[in-house]
Amino acid sequence: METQKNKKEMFYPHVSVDCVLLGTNEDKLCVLLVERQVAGSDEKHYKLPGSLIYESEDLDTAAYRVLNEATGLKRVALKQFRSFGSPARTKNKEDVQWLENASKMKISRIVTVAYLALCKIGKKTTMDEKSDTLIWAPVNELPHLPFDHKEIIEAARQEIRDWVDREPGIVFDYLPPKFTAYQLRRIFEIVYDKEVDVRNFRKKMSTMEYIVQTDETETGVNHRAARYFRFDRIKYNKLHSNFNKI
Amino acid sequence: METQKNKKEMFYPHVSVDCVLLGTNEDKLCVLLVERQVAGSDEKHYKLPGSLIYESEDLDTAAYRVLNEATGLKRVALKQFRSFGSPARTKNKEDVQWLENASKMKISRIVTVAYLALCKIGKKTTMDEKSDTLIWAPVNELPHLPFDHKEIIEAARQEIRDWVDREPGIVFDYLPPKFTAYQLRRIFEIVYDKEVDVRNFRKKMSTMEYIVQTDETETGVNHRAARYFRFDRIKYNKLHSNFNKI
DNA sequence: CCAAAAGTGTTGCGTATACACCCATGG
DNA sequence: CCATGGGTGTATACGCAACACTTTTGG
Repeated sequence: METQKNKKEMFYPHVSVDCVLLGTNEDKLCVLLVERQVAGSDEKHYKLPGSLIYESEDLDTAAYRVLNEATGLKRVALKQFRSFGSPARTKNKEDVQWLENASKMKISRIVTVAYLALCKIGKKTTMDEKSDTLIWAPVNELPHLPFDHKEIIEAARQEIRDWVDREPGIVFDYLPPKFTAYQLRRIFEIVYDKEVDVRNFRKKMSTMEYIVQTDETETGVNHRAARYFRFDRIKYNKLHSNFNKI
Repeated sequence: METQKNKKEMFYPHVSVDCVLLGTNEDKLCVLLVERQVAGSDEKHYKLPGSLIYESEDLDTAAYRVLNEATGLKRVALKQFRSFGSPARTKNKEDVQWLENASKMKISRIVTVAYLALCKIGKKTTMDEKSDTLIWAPVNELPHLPFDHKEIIEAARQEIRDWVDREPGIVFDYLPPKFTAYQLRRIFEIVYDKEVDVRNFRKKMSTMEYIVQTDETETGVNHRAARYFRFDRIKYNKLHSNFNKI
């Protein structure tokens, strides 16, 4: 079956990974975009962080490299969710030209493997030298993007919900070690894009043994101080190991 | 980010699609395998149906081509579920040599996009000229397979459950137009690999408006004849369209 | 009449939803 | 004392799981 019939000439697609790094900005779901230089244009142009894969690099490894280059983060849960390989991806000459300049390679076709993560928005400040080339764009107000990056982001947006359903633990990659019930609830509201009842949410929290109350509370707020919670990863892993599902 | 640092030489991975076509054989979940010729061996060697992608072909199109070449089927729901791209995939020299012979190409690395379908097992008989080169192997008793095909099949087995949960309609691709409650139940039992209570299952069936009773019953069985049901795809699509989920 | 599979209801449990008021704090 | 958000309980609805006997048919 691997025989290539109708072979006209040697055909070598390129393979890349693209990362959809999602975060929230107060009240909107946002995606991290990186600036790209477009010859002969003063406007800022953006794209998803991504890279062609290296020769001896696994797909997951490439994705973590891209994540780290873009954000400085290393230990965030990153999930492969779909590959995009339409020949039409390279139909825009401008996109292809930019990519050929950047990669110093002749590009005819590129298949990309897309990855997804929930990612702390504030961390970009730890990457000072890069921070002016990164933006968090609300997924509903995306700038012009090359290739099919909008489609990839849209797919990621669907995917994140299923992922949080199956692995609620990933949202704690996103939160600080101590967090309030409000912060946690907002993540769910933003990811699912719908309101969550406060009381029902707290009830659910109290059934999740891996969310534990601390004695600490907020300080310096001009209303009743909220209690801090923390995430117990040990308990979480015990409850969510595949071992229990079989 | 697409800049390839540490570039030693031009690096061109190949891209293929592989299809995991699942079916049931009375009581076991099975996967369709195709024979491959291995030089200097009389034994039969098998692999997943797959192909390098053609130059102007979308990934989905390539997957449907492979499906059709292997089974003659065209209208089965086929779902991309994961890509596999470890450099270690080509660590077995024998596999690579076979692939280079078959494709007439020098292969250093191959990234494959894996697809999944539930597929009628009997249809191979419509492909008489090929039927002796195809087998349905129980997923628990796989022969030796090249590359990481066992890993791909294992991943497909996990995936099929989630897919049936989200899109129960795919199981009707697999059944004849008229089917009994028993046949439908067996599919779920085999896919989920656990027993399903008969009464609870019928209750659930009766809540699914797209499963409609017919007046026909089995004939020629030496026990009480079972009633036939049919699948109403129109009703199903109305109930399962994304439109209703938003 | 017997073997073999078809068909049929009820109950309990746990989880999701809807909903409104008092509490603590800083200014 | 007031504005702001924190924190709490109850009642209802729904889906899921457990469970055993009668019916129909061919041989």
